[in-house]
Amino acid sequence: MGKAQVSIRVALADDHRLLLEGLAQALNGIPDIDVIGTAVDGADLIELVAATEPDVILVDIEMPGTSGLAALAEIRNGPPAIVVTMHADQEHRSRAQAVGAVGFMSKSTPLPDLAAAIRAAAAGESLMNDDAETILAMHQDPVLSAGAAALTAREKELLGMLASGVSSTDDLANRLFISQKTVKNHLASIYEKLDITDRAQAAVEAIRLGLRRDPDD
Amino acid sequence: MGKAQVSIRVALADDHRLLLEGLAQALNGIPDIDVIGTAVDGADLIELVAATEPDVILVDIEMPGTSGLAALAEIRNGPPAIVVTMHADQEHRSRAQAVGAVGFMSKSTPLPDLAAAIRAAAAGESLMNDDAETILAMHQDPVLSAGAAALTAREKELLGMLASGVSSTDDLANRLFISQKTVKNHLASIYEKLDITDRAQAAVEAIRLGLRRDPDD
DNA sequence: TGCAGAATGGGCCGCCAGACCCATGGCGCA
DNA sequence: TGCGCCATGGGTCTGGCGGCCCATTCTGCA
Repeated sequence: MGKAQVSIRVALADDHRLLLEGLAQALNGIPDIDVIGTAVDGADLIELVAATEPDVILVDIEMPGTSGLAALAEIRNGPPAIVVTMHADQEHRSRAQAVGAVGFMSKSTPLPDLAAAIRAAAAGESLMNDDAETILAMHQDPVLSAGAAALTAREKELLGMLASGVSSTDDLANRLFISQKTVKNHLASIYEKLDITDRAQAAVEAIRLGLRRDPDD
Repeated sequence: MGKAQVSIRVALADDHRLLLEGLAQALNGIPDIDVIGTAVDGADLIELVAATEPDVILVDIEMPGTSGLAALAEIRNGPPAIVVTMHADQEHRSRAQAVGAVGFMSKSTPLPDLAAAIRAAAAGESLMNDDAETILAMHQDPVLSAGAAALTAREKELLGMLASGVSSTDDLANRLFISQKTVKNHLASIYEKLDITDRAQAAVEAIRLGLRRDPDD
């Protein structure tokens, strides 16, 4: 309390420069936060982190080339990372968690909440659990329909493939190592839950729900 | 030059608060630009503009409820508006132009370029034409594939429907007021140009290309 | 003036997608 | 212990999708 307070050193990564530069200035305007570097893609971020050793990393998922998640997976055991995304749904969240992110926030979050998250991350707290849950819930994108919540893991996986352009029964079966018949069964179940009728609509929904999966899985 | 310079009064609208608040602070940091108000959806923006009469409007296309374009269409004959979007492709651009926007920029644009655009807009210049073209081109999202450029207007329209979940030949034909046969012909042409084989893949590509169209057209 | 391309349309056909029935094994939970 | 759900798989059938070939009209450009 009486001690001299050192600013939290933050590294920022986002391919949208307006957000990147705007957010950097806004964060610099907060007394105890200091943006020490920015990156516009995952590769940049990896270099930046290695060069500057920040206290906290703030990273967007969607970036050209090396994505934010890929960069985090690469870095690992580095400084605590908060993932910022437009798709603040459970799917992206667990993927962020899987690569070691300690925080996960929607771009719709107000700035002070992000600042609070940065302070918590710098203090070594994880925001992925319990009470942070309620704060997060308030800022999650309101697009998750009733049916989407009922999707099973396998169904989401299948939707992920569809969203990345794998559409034929045969290809889907091969990639999931199951028979063509099972693919069709899963699809039928998906159609019912999402109230749709074919793969084209399923692909649209899958993308809307953020279930897209990079083909290199 | 020697005259006292009055700041340009800017109104900002974006549903992503991190971008909104960050960009607001960043713009306020520029001497001749003054952000006089922000909005998180189209309805907010309409109120804000009526109340504050800004010199320039900066608006995102994608917002919940009333979209940025819908808000601009509502406002019309108001202050010059610059549309800022993640999907900086020709399709979105012409739609922005249709509702009277004088500028159109990707969120990947560096901040100084945006500031320049704001100054130009405040000075009554239009950035939709000629030389601004080259600046814009540099900041357009780099995802437009070779084949996508060859798509005709009708084909894009059809893709737009697909991307919003209209998938059956019958529905497509009804909405476009053409025969089912013509729908299939257009689709075949699309498949060839984009090197894909079915509607599901076409929907994925359409969304990727930002051709999605709201169902209420 | 003619040609290329776009938009509209037709016919035909093979095959896959989706609908509707079912069975089995595993897993979790009451 | 049994119920329900999930993932896996089978069979069948019909309709629609996509592939291929074609014609007509209009526009714009060389």
